[in-house]
Formats: sequence, C-alpha cells, structure tokens
Amino acid sequence: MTAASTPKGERRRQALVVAAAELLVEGGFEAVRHRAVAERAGLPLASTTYYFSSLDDLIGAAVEHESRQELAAGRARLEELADQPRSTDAVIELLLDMLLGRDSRDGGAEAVLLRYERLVGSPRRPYLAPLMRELGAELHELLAEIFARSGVEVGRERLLELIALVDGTVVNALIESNPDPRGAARRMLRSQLG
Amino acid sequence: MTAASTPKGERRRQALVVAAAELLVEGGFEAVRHRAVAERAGLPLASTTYYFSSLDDLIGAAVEHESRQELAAGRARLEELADQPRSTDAVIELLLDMLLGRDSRDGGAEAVLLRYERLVGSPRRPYLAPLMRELGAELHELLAEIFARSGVEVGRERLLELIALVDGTVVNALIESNPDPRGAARRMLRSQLG
Amino acid sequence: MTAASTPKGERRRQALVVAAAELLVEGGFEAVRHRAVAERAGLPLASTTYYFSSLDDLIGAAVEHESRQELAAGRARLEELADQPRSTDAVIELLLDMLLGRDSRDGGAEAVLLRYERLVGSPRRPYLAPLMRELGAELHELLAEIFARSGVEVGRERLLELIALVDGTVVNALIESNPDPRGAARRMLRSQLG
Amino acid sequence: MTAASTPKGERRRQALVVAAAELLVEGGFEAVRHRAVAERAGLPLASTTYYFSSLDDLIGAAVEHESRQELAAGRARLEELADQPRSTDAVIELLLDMLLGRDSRDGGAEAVLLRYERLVGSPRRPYLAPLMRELGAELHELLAEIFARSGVEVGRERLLELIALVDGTVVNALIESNPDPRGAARRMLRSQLG
DNA sequence: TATGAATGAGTCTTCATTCAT
DNA sequence: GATGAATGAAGACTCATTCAT
Repeated sequence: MTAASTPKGERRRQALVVAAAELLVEGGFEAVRHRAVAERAGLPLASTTYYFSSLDDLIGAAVEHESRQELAAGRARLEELADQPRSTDAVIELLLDMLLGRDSRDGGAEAVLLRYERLVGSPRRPYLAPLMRELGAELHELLAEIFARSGVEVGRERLLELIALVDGTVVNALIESNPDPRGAARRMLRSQLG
Repeated sequence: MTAASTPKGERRRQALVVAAAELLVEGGFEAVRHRAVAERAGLPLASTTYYFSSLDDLIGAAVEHESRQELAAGRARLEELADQPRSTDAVIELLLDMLLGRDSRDGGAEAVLLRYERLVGSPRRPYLAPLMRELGAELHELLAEIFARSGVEVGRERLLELIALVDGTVVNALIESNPDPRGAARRMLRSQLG
Repeated sequence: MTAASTPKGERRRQALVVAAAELLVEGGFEAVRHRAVAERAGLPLASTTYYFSSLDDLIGAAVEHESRQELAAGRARLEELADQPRSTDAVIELLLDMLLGRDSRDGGAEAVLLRYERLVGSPRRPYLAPLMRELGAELHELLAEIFARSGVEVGRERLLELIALVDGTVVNALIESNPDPRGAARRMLRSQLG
Repeated sequence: MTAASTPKGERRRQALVVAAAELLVEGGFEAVRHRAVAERAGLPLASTTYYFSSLDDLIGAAVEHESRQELAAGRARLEELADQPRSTDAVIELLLDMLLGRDSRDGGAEAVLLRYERLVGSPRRPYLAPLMRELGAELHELLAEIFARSGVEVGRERLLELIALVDGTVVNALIESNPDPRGAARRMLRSQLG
C-alpha cells in the first residue's frame, strides 16, 4: 500500500522507525505521536502517514525494531562469551541484562520502568500480539541457551518460573518505588539459583 | 490546595472522586478526564478543577479511594470467612482474589489487564509513590494473615516470592495474550503450595 | 451538553449559526467547515466545537435557521398581501418565491441550484430527516394557504402534484444548464393553472 | 491534455474510467478520489494524474462512461421488448427503469438517491454541461420511443411534464425520507396515465 | 512513458486549563 | 464558593497535486 523500496525511500522509512523506537524507549507508547516522530526524524509530518498507514502501524514497526535489536544484541553477547566458564553470578547478570535490559545496570529504575510499561501496554494493542508472542518465544530460547551453556540444568517449567519470579519482583519493586529493581530481582534469583 | 470544607463541598468532592475511581477501573488512567469525571458525577466541568488543583490530583484521589476500598473489602471478607477451615485451593482462590481482583474470576483477561496497567502505571505518577508503598504494605499484611489463618506456614521472604510469582505469571500471560491469566497464576500457586 | 444560555454565549452561538447558514447558502453543505465558520464569525476555531458537539450539529442548526427564516419570510409576505385579490400570475410568482426562493427572481440559476443541492443533499444527513419532514409540512401548509386565499380550488393531491411538477422542472432545467430554471417552472405552472 | 494513445495507455486509461464510474455509482462524486480510483483499477496512484489532468477531468470521463452505458442498456432493452404489446403498467415500469435506474427496483432509496445526487451535482461541474445536455436529449428521445411503441399518444410537452412529475416526486420522496421513492413515482404516473 | 516519493494544507475532534463573573 | 465561557495546542488522518527520475 505505502510501499517504499527505493534505497532513499527505505532510508527515510527506517529513519522514522528509529525515531519512533527512540521515543518509545524514552517515553513509552504515549510518546509516539506523528508530530514527535516526524520532528525527531527531521522529516515532514505527512511523511509519517506516507510510510505508515496508521500510527499503530508505526508503533508496531518501532516495537519490532527495538525488540529485535535487543534480542540480537543479547544473542551476540552470548556468542561472544560462549566458551568461557561462568559463575552463577555471571549467569544471573546475563539473565537480568536480557530481561531488564542492559541499561538497567546503570539507568536505575527509569529504564526498567519504561520497559515494563511497554510490556504491560502491549495487550492494549492487539496488533502487537503476534509479534509479542514471537519475541517472547525467541527470548525464552535465548534464556534457555544461556542456562544450557552455563551447565545449569533448567527445564522449561523451571525457566518460566524463574522468568515470572524476575518479572514479578521487578513489577513489585517498581510499584513500591524501589530505586533498584534490578537489585531486587538479583536477590531473588540468587536465593533460587544459589 | 483548593480545599473544600463545606459539607456540601465535601460531598461534591467525594462524588468526583468516586466517579474518577469508576472511570479508572473501567478504562485505566487514560479514561480519567475532566469532562468524563464531571459528566459521570453529574457536576459541572469546572468543578473538577475547582476541587482538584490538577488532573493528577484527582487521579491520585481516585487511586487512593479505589485501593482503600478494595483493601477494606478484602479484610472484610477475611473476617467473614475467619473461622472456617480452608483447603489449599480455597486459600489460593482467596489469594488470587486479593492480587488480581475479584472481577478476575469472571471478567477474563480484561479486568486483570486494567489492574496491572494501573499498577505499572503508578510509578510514572510520583505523587502516588507514598500511597502505593503504604497500600503495598497493607496488602502484604493481609496476605500474611490469610496464610496464618489457614494454617500454612509462610515466612515473609516466601510470601514476597509467591506474590512475585503470581504477578510475574500474570504479566507474562497478559503479554502472550493468554485469555486466562488467573488460570495461569492458579497453576503456578498450586505447583508451589500443593 | 454544550449549553450556553448567557446572553453573551447565546450571541456567540447565534453568530456561528448565522455564519454557517451563510456558508451553506453560498457554497452548499461542503462549505460548512469548522474553520470557515469560525473565521466568518470572527471567533476562534475551538468555539465551533464548544457550542456544537459536532459539525453535523452545527449544520443542523444552520439548516434549521435558514429554513425557518425563509418560511417566516414567506408567511410574512402572505399576511402582507393578504386581502388583495390576486391574478393567477401573481399566485404563480408567489409559489415560485416559496419553492425556489426569492433570490431566484434575479439570482439566475445559481441561487436555485444551491437550494436544490441542499434539498437533495439532505437525505445523506439522517439527522436532518425530522427537520426536513417538519419543514416540508409547514411549507405545504403555507402553499395551501396561498391557494386558499387566492380562491383557487386545490386539493392535497393536486398540491403535491404541482409541487412535484415545479421541482421536477427545476431539476431538469438545472441539469440541462438552463440559465432560467424559474422561467421553466413558471411556464409549467401556467400551463397547469392557466 | 495528457493524452495517451498507446494501446496499453488507452487500456489503462479506460480501466481508470471504469473504476471511477463504479465509485461514482456506489458513492457519488465524493467517492471519486485519486487513491480510490487507482486502487480499484489496480494501477499506481500517479497514473490517475498522468492520464487525467485533474480529478474533474477524471470525473467527467466517469460520468460520460456511466451515462452512455446506461443509455445504451436502455436502448438495447427497448429493442429486445420491441414487438410485444405492453400494458400501461409495463410501460410505467420501463419508464421508471429509465429515469430512476434499474437498481431502483430492489435497491430501495439508496440507489435512487445516488442517482439524483449525481444529477443535481452536475451543474456544479461546468465541464459536464455539454454532456448532460446531450445525454438529456438522448434520454428524451428514448422515452418518446417507448411511448410511441406502446401506442400511447404523448406529445413533447406532455413528455417533459411526465418527466418533471417523476423527478419532482422522487426528489420530494427522498427529502421526506420516504423509503420507496420509486413507489411514489409509480403512483404519480399511474394517476396520470391510467 | 510512467511512477514512487513527497508534502502543504486541510479535515474533525479532544482536552487541560484559565478566567471573569 | 462555583461555574459558564472560552481557547491554544495537539491529536490522527486525508488528499490533490507536484516533481524528479
């Protein structure tokens, strides 16, 4: 419909996606507006509707871009560290990086909050459902691989339990304005794995 | 800020809070708008800014009202059931009622989603922080009491773990468009408490 | 909903209605836009949505205003001429004034076209239906009164037939770019009444 | 202006006209947009401005196409039925088919409304004037022929009167939200021809 | 000859907030 | 103490048309 296959067109489209993804990460779904995206990308307002049939379409692309980026970075890191034996603590940090984002190491609660807002906000956007399921599956695979390589025996059920534990701990930490949700999740994982 | 101590003033203020709380429960933070609140309360639009210095002010009052109401209902229920011996399953349902809301029993995912959106959306509203902390503490107390009365030995750490497990399971169920988040949480609790 | 009962408010509201009615008469339904109305009335854009819950609401008010104005003018004229005996030709001109608008006497086809566009455009706007029926009934009454006072015996069926004849003649004249639709209708009426 | 004489060009141009005519019939003048036409024709958006200097140009071609099509269909039908003797009622239905469109037999008021919107909307598009005159003349011829063959004596004046009567009746029926404008026109013709 | 890319202008509508009364 | 009136800013989206390639 709103195709754009020329290199130039593709570049502009990508610029919009990147701008939207940045806004998404910085301010959540609400921050992704036609105006804001166009301005950040340095493109005219109408370009947003030219390249994307609706704002939802653009948001979808932004979520996908951001998530794939993060997943890819996670995979790359896993490869990079592949053959080194790792301590439980190192595995835990890796897990936390994957689940809370690497920013959570220094960004305090803010980065984590944004991430979980995005997750909890997804169900409101039904068009994200297939994507979220796919990304979720890929993330689980990645986490399973992390455990496998580190020699820790973890079945599927146990993996889901650990993920739930982390997510639940984080959510509760956020709600209680705990300034260090990562720390809370870390403690929880240690008591489970350690 | 813009107090209102007349009996009449107090009554109107309360009507606005109740209306806002209803909207909050039905449609999340986004649904709480000056217009909508005033209309539902059957009061003039300007009354919303007269009794509340800003929309955030009103939202804060609504969150407080709603949460206290729910906590009180939870406590009342506990008292009501106090002396009857209870099966593990009954305890689990009670826990789920407290954590996911009683609506979750028939409201499907929607009611649960609304609740978790509210929780995760809270940190973005700093004025809610003290309230959320206080409410969290009271909820934990209530849950501890439930366990205590049902004869199940559960320490503070273990309680926090169970809560995290439920919240994490629910969040993940929502993200994956699982139509029955309560069911997912129930299974998790059973495997932990069974 | 968007009440406005203060004299001042009522005046502004009326200014918008008048502006909208002018635009309607000059350019048809399509010409009645928020921007255009606000500009013509010399009021801010948002005032249009403040006083009218939607554009349709405003259009409805404009149509009603314009039509009642015309009907009232027609009645006034009838009273004014009341007791003078009238020739068939005078009756015919009166009829044409009522059905085509007084402007049709000097405005050529343009004024008539706008009028018939408005009529034929009404069914597309269901909210106008009750109004159009009411106005139609009042117009028929007025025309019946004209015949009655001029001593010409005309039953209800015959009246509807004459109206249809005029409207149909006018529509066909317009389609064929006849510059004098009133002339065509006049001839038709003369051959019927003469 | 922007001619296109290649066989391929001519074919594409025609495809656009056909698409535009369909949209015209289905949704009136307003429905004929560059985008919509191109999409329906399965051609690139820019082809609409390449083959037609403006939207009006395209609309003109669509009106012409549609009208000639209908006239031709009318003539064909007349030939087909030519030698059978016909009752007055059959003649009336034939007349109504020609004036209101065959769709009016089952399409209810909608199809008729669309047709009269198109007719009354024509004068606003001056470029349609010559076409509309020509088509009008041909239609009158066709109707005259219908009467001639059915043995009913009808002079030119009487024919124009009957047409006006039908059109006027239909317009008034539409305005009054009469759901069966064809029925109204039928009754009118019966009382005139019966 | 064609067309993908592009956009300025405009569409209706919502809303938090201010202010005069 | 209360509120009707008011509005600037922003929201998503549409569209005819231009232009470089």
